[in-house]
Amino acid sequence: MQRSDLADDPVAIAPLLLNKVLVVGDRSGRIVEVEAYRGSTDPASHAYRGETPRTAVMFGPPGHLYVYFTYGMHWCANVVCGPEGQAAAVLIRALAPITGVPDMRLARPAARRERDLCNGPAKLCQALGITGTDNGADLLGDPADPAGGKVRLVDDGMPPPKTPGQGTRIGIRVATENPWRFWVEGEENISR
DNA sequence: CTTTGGATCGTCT
DNA sequence: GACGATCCAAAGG
Repeated sequence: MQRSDLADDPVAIAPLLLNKVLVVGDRSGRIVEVEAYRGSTDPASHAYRGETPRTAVMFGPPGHLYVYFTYGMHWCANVVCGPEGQAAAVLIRALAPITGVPDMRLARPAARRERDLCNGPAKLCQALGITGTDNGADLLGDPADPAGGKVRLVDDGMPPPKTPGQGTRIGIRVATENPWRFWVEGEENISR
């Protein structure tokens, strides 16, 4: 996982992030569903109307975490993409839990089955403990460095699916026709 | 299984 | 002052 791999069109990068691993402390999960958000040319992107205090991270270097608050109670996490100065991001919509499942269950008492832990963008943030204080965190920091960040994006060797599922994005009111959502076909931990 | 409506507040107009 | 890249409980089939 190189930072330069992310300095490109998020629509191209999004399917390549499938099967990568998101790690937060002792909790981790495999990315099984994502959505791409282009910045200046995508009306559905928070960065469409230019830089604001909230969207500043998206205009920074790739490989950092963009966390936003929505519906008055939920956090969602994105991987910042594109070259510095150009806003772009990939929303992480669902994970397949790998480690730290007991901690995830404590964080999400509402989840009845294991697949309810991370099968949604706000659910996975709740399960992993990601909040606004993690906004801007470097996902590619040195794991050996304690200050390297508690949130990391790791390639454990599993390649992305050869033919991922592809469809329209969810929950947006504009630019709904773009098929910029990608998922691992046949996975149980997909949002709906 | 599906549908429906309520909760709740940071951000931008 | 309005609205949202959502989730959940409740109710009906």
